[in-house]
Amino acid sequence: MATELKDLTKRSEDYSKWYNELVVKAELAEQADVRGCMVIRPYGYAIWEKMQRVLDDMFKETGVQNAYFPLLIPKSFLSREAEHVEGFAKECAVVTHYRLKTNDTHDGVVVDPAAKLEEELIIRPTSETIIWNTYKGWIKSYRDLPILCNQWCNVMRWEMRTRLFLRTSEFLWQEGHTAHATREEAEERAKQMLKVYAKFAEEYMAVPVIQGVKSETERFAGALDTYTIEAMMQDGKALQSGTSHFLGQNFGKAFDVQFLNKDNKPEYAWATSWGVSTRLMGALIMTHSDDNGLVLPPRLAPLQVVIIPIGKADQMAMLDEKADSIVKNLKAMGISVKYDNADNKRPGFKFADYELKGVPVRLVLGARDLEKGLVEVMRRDTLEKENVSIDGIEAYIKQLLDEIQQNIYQKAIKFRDAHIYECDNYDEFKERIKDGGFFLCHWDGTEETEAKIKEDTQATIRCVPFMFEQTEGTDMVSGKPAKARVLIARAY
RNA sequence: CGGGAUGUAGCGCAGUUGGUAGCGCACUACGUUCGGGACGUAGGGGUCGCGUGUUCGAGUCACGUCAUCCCGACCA
Repeated sequence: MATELKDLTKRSEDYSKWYNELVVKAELAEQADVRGCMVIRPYGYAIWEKMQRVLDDMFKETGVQNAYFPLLIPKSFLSREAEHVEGFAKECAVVTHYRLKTNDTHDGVVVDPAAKLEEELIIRPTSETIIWNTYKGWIKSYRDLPILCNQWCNVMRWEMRTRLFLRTSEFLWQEGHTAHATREEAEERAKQMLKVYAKFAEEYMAVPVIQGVKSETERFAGALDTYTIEAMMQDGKALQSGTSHFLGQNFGKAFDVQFLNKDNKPEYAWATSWGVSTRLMGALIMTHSDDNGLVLPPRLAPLQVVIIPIGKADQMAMLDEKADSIVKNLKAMGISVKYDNADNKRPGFKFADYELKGVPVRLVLGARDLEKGLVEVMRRDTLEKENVSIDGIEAYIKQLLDEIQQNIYQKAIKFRDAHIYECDNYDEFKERIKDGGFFLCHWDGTEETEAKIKEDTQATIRCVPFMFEQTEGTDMVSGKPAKARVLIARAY
């Protein structure tokens, strides 16, 4: 599959278009023919698989186990929890029939009216309801708790506007659902999982995030508290990258999940849910990439090193041999590497292609340099080239990969911190928010203020952040006293 | 669901007053190339989104319809 490499729209010109082209041209994903759905191509899926593997291990370290629950949810389940149905009703795909039949003219099929379901089924937009319906049968005593389940699956939300990875009708994610005997334990779990997400984002994706708690209006439907990690994209907009919800006893009550506590008294189970999705791929792409294409963090790059030979036909055998030994050594160190000696593409094409795909390190094995015992090493993050002695090149690469991981993380932090502003004047805020960035502003805690900001500027309160020291002040909109500064930004 | 735009080869597009379906990239074969996106020659590939109408004749005109994209409302 050859790639159309040329003419990647520049970031500065049209950020949205740049992003879309990047996703398609780097062969990560493409728009499916089915409305609002996405085809994830092998290269993109390989990144997702790596993410899955790492996250799965992190979950298991906290005692979580994987399980699987049904795709189809009876319609009535959804309405058990009042806020939950309110939040999701508008974007559900509904199964109404279970059979097709050939049409009268025998040249197509139609829905068989006789096969109408008595109760419609919903394609899961999230699984709280079906899981809590199942938990009811699992939980009788405090000794059955906690239950710590996670499932990797797809969900469907019939969004009106979609965008590759960031918002597709169908998306892949993990959703954790835990049940606890006490409020404290559940709250602790919700916070714990947020920390897992933050750690993953920062240490693996190299995406710095701001942890915080959502305002009431931005909360998950049915939650008492929603914790979030918010990342800043290169256009200054925020991307909600993961959420963890403390659900209180809402689902316990809705699905009548009661247990006998230590005092032999019946009590409703306490719940959390938490999830991250293929949206993380969007965060990864938008945080690091440049006008040459993707920049992938070495810890998640499917291919960490590519080796490209340059030489005359009669030198290729010698280069192949040299490359073989480097490949073997790198693989033994757990580094993924590809030797691309395809003779139908010229080196220049390969350079551009692997840059577009974000391979962190490129080695150029040139016959000329090799005579001097040198090999050219290019790092994708800075595009800097260096001639390095071929002896001990493997150790050099290993260290370089770590350095790249650190460098792109530091670069992202620097960018973000340079675009976080404290602001106390609403007129000034309205003007400056147009250029993007995160604003820390005092908020009086009312929905009215929140709504006014959104109406005036399209910006929303992303969260009450944990990481900044809080000071009392005056709400910039209402002039009323405010307890803390909140994070306000335009978001995806 | 409002406002705007677009549907012609895998992708990006041109197609004049209605008159043989085109270009670039990609693809296939052969040759020459190969240190930053190669070139030559020869090929393959189309119900012009769909339907109805006007006409001797429609990619082009009219009406209808479907789909997609962008901007809003909705959202991880």
